[in-house]
Amino acid sequence: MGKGYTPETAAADVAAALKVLEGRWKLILLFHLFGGQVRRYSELKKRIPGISQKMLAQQLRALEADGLVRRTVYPEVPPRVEYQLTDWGQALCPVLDGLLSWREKRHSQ
Amino acid sequence: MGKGYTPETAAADVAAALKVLEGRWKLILLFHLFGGQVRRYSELKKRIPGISQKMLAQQLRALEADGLVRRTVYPEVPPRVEYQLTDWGQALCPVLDGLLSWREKRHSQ
DNA sequence: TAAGTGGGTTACCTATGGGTAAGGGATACA
DNA sequence: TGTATCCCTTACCCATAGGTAACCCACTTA
Repeated sequence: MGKGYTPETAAADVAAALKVLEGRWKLILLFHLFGGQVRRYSELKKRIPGISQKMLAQQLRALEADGLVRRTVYPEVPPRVEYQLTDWGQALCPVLDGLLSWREKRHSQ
Repeated sequence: MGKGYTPETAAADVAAALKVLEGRWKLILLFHLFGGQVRRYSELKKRIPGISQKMLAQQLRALEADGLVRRTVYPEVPPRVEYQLTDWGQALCPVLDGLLSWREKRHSQ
């Protein structure tokens, strides 16, 4: 912990980072986009079983608003919308990897 | 992502790791215990403004059940109970640090 | 007898996240 | 005219996380 963090400010900053990942579908969406993949709305809908149109749109908008996802609209008919990660969104990948490693350590020591 | 993760299993595993941190007070509690600190129930109550007895007990029990916190009861009167992180709980510190760094990167590029 | 101390538990209420179902608007095609 | 496609939005409902307030237990001290 570099700066002058108190337990409260550190916790608040981590919570703010995690807030971006909150929601039943966000992690699934991110893992569908990690690695530079580009996906259409309807493609995500097909690949993610159980997600409703409302939740898909809502969570994608939230990820976009938070700067993890870039949304590109092509003014065609019928419309085409593509989603991909921003650089910052992609940078989350190793962090989540760290979480996975931490979790695996649990019963190993 | 080493293993044979699908987006769904990777997301589920990350969610399982994050579940341990969910709750309004857990991160604050962790940051009060990082670095090998040992604290009594009443001490935590004093240091964490706004937390109720119910929530303090509840979240500490959850962290204990998840293996992050060790609870030690001294059979005295009045009772004394001490809380500290397990090794695995302490190992979460660098992971959260990674999250903080990721967050700080957001507007820097 | 009464009150204090430490570490809780229990009962009850409310706010919010996520669910389903349905509608909506632009364009093309038959 | 009617229907299909794509990408949503709106209305409504429910389950659960978290809030407050009050109670509990064992023992000591006054």
